[in-house]
Amino acid sequence: MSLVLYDTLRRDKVPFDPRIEGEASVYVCGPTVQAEAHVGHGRLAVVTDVLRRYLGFRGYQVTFVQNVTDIEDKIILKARREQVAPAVVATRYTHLWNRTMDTLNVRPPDIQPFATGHVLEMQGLIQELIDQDKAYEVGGDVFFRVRSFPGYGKLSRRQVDDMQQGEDVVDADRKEDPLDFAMWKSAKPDEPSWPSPWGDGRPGWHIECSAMAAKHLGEGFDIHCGGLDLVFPHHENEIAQHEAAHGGTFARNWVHNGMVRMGDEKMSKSIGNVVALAEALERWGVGPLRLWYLSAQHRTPLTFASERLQDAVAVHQRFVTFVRSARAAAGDVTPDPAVGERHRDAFVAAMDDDLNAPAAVATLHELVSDGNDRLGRATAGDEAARAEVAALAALLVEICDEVLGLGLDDTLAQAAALESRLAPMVDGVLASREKARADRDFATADAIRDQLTAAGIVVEDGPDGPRWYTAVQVPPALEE
RNA sequence: GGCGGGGUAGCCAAGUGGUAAGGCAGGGGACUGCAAAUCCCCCAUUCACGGGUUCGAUUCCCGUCCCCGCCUCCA
Repeated sequence: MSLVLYDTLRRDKVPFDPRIEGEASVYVCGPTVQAEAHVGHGRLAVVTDVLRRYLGFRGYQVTFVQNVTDIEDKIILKARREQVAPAVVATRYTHLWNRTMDTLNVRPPDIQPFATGHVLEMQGLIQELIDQDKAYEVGGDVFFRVRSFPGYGKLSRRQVDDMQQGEDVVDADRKEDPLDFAMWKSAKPDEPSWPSPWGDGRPGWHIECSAMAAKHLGEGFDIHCGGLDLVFPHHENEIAQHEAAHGGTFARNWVHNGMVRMGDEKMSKSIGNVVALAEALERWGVGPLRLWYLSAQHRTPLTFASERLQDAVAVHQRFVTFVRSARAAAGDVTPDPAVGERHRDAFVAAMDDDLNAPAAVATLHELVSDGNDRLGRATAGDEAARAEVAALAALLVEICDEVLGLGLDDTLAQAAALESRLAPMVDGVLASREKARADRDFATADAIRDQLTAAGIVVEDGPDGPRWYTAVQVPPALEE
């Protein structure tokens, strides 16, 4: 049994076969820091974060690189509008991105290379291509000669001759061929630029990933991730630049995630239908949001709708509730891990199959059902059941937090902290309610419970008296 | 037009050449003073449609319809 990943280049699921046994090198196309992250970006982040966490869970030593595109047309434009330096804009949104990723519980990359910090590496690669006659300079711009690379189109399965040679080709007058693309753009007035053998200018977008991935992970690294919308031309061009210059294989596996949709349109800044990731996080919380991301296989489209997020809230609730109840029932008993084995195996089998997250989460539901089934006996004091329930809760938390990044433990810890502060008050109120109940004054008892519920405190009456805890906040529906 | 992905219950969503995981919603029951939480039971003879291959297809092949993505910036 081993991990299998769908590889866009081969159009097939293939066993993960790392360049170096026991290690995994992953490169992800990062943000262009010119605006806030939206929910679509969050999907890439969560999918790649789960990939990375799962590789670690499976014992691989992972090196995870995600770049930041900090020089680009839109950044320059925005800076001009705000009358600040482009670097101001880039820095601001880089910080914002990192902060939002942190809130999303996405582990920071091992290396976060910036395009502007790798201009020399890019120039080196461009020069190699020029030297090999695979690129050419025209008036300070350098273009990649697409037809010089026989493999061009292999990732996106396009025939060079079939490609739409549209009327709106940028720089058509200077290119030898409309398909050629810019690797170096000559400086325009009031734009940041770097000196180069071809005159002052700045790098094109595609060249940065070729240069940075090779620099930090080396040739033939294991996995390159990105949104499905980057397959062409971005990733195709990355391959072309690297492989035309050096031969060999640029990346061994291409993992692409599907788009987030609003209704039946792609969520995209240019369409203008984006929801800010930070806003979604605030509204639904990390756990539910990540569960929503994981509710569809990573290559298929995922529709953003508040009802779907509500479903995820319910799932999150169920997991948290089980852990809370299990811990209460188990106390400090020594867990009996044997009960968890089949659930762990089922989870691993689902994830091994191209990170089948929906199937994997389904195994967790089965784990929780199994646990809840034993909960009654555990609560009644059955030693074996307590040990089993303890183990199942521990396994659930391990999987949810380490692999899926849901932060169940954090959620419970935060609740516990709040609960300990509220305890004196709530316990007092509950004591008077118990007195009312003992007097069979249920009207009073229910009124008290209703008030506590309204205050966000859940009261559950059990055979050993009432139990209470703070409710996980139920978010308001998204006004459409 | 080219390339790619997809159409599975009210909704979301896995999946397999041998007769459909899981979740949400819904219905019934147990527990409870009533709730909540939990448990049990029910909820697709059917997988867009029409053909074909097969002992057998939702799963393979062909055709049709519909949806989405990329082909320009885009996670």
